[in-house]
Amino acid sequence: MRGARDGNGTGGRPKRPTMVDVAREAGVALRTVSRVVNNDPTVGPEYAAKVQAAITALNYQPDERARQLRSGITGAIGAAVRRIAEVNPELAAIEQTARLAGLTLLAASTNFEEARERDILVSMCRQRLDGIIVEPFGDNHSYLQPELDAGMPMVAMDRPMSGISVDCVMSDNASGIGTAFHHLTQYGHRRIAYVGDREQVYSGRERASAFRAALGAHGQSADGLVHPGEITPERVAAALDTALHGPDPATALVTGSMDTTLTVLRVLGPKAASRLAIVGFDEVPHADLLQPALTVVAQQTAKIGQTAVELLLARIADPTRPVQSVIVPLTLTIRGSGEISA
Amino acid sequence: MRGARDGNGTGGRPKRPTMVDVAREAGVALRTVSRVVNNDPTVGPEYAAKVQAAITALNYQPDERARQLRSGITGAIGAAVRRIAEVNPELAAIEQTARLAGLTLLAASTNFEEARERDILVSMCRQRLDGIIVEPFGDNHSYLQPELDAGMPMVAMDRPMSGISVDCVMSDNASGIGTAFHHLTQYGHRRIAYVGDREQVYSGRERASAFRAALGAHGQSADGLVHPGEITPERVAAALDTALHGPDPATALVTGSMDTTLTVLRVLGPKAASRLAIVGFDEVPHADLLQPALTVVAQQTAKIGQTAVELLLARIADPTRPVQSVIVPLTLTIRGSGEISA
DNA sequence: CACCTACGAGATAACGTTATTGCGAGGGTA
DNA sequence: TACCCTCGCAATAACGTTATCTCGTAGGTG
Repeated sequence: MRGARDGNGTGGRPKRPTMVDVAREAGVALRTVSRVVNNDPTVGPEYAAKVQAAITALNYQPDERARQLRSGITGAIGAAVRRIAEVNPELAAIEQTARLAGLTLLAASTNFEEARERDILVSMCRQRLDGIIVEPFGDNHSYLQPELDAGMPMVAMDRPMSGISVDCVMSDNASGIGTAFHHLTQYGHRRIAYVGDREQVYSGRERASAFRAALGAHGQSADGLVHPGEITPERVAAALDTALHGPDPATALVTGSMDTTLTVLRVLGPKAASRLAIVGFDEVPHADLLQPALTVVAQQTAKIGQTAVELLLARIADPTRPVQSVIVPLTLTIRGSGEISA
Repeated sequence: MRGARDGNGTGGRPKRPTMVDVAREAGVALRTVSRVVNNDPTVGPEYAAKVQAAITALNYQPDERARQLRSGITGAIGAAVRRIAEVNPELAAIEQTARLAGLTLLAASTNFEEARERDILVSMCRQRLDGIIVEPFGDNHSYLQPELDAGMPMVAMDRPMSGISVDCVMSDNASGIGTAFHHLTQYGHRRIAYVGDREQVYSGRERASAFRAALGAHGQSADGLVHPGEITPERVAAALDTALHGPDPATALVTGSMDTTLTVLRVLGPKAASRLAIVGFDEVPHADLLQPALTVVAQQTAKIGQTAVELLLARIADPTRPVQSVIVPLTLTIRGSGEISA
């Protein structure tokens, strides 16, 4: 027997009303409550009113989990990105675009850890999300092949995924580096150095080799000018020392990522930084407040995020469509640091 | 070769294997598969091996939605914050703490919109999450009372919730402002101005009145020195004009939020900003790269986020415990901008 | 007047998992 | 040998929702 007090003993949660309770309260069939909750037009107004009254009387809230299980539709997509809770315009665009499409977003941080990325992706698959956007980190994603075969839509962002074939949207790294290089040559620089991420990661590899190509196109050798590697103060300081204090010192610098840019600025210190021509690859938060304000080749992050969702929606709508890669150009944002003449 | 064409017609998703399929493949009962999946030690090794083989053969992945529905445990908490995808150390701490507790985090941006906040919170309740952390925005949350009554654990972060009684963790706004004020007086400043958020929002109100109290404690009047209001370049410029160019101009400034600090720096421009003593309330990204580097009274954001999760876990463990409020002190971070003498 | 269709509601069966119960085999004690 | 207990698996019933099917009523048509 269940007494008057909410039906359970000490400590446990009060039991929530279900559709059955609402149906009993309203004196209608279970199915009719379901119809009212789902705004089915084939329900008579007097029934609808009775059901609505019962719903508010019992404070009924439908259980989304049961709905998803039964209908098979989750209405949610996942995003596995490096970091939520950091400046991440792609993620912001994903969230907004998903919202406009009526989808809930489930975001999680891979935190630059391969194991974490794997955990997150497997977990998202187990939740049977409608699709997943991933900013890949690890270098072997073949464990996802069964999920792909099972029909889980997936889109890679910023970097391609290795070992499997999925839709992808990313920046045009090569021409972005080219733009930065060309911009500096226009201000008279003949010795331009590059500091960036290590070539083990895709974007670091792409950008370093694009920079070498740019040097080659201008008939210059790459010796002492191209410095990919770990982004630590020590490594960056050593790279800058080689580039700026050798026999034929560089007069301008291209930095290969936001982290690189910030580390370079910290290592140089304000005085040295203000004398060196710098163009950063990727935007830096509040770059306009620096002295001098920072010129960057900015990724169209909002467009990338939006495109990722659009690719995912297209894949959801038609799982058989051919795999597509979208390359997004970058835009030069002139603020001062890149316009210091040689 | 996927010639088998996984069982269904054009367009639809391939059907995923279920526990029943695994059981049939392994030649055991459904319940045994469940036990293996859940690492139940009461299953014999030869059975476990057969089941594992069937699982890998079929690429079976358990359906988390069904598990949640049946067991009643979601294993996930929600966080409704102003913005994911922006610098948000509280959210980062929430994510990490939740992960350590074995909980999945579901984060969404209220985007400073009351309607959006409500949508998100209702949606989270419908998903029957184990608990919700919310950085409240709207000023009437009484619509959540039924959810509270139904046993949904909830914790407010950064601001209290209005109309309902829930656990809360927030910064000690009053003594943070006091610290900033006191620090500037130590450098000889006698006319110190405040610019901050409008007093309609809780933190803006708290901080402005704390600043007035600090002025009063030093026997000064507040006229022309306290400027709460909308954070727009125009309003901030007007406030600064009043404070800095009057008959008795202020020689130092306390800014009431990160947005305020950034807007003030932009409005002042680099030259004026470098001459004025400034202490910011709340950290600013890359404050060390500014000229001069920015002195701030920093909120212990990581501790706030962690405490929010801990309060939520305590509430989940014991729904009957008394409602608790935690006030976290702030720490002064000296970098240069606040140490300019009068 | 018989028949067909449309409509609106109820009864019942899933969705994929876990909790409960049942049951046969094996081993210890008297 | 008789008895009881434990162990390990199978069978079955939920969890709360939606989909399918059934059925009675009303209205139009030949």
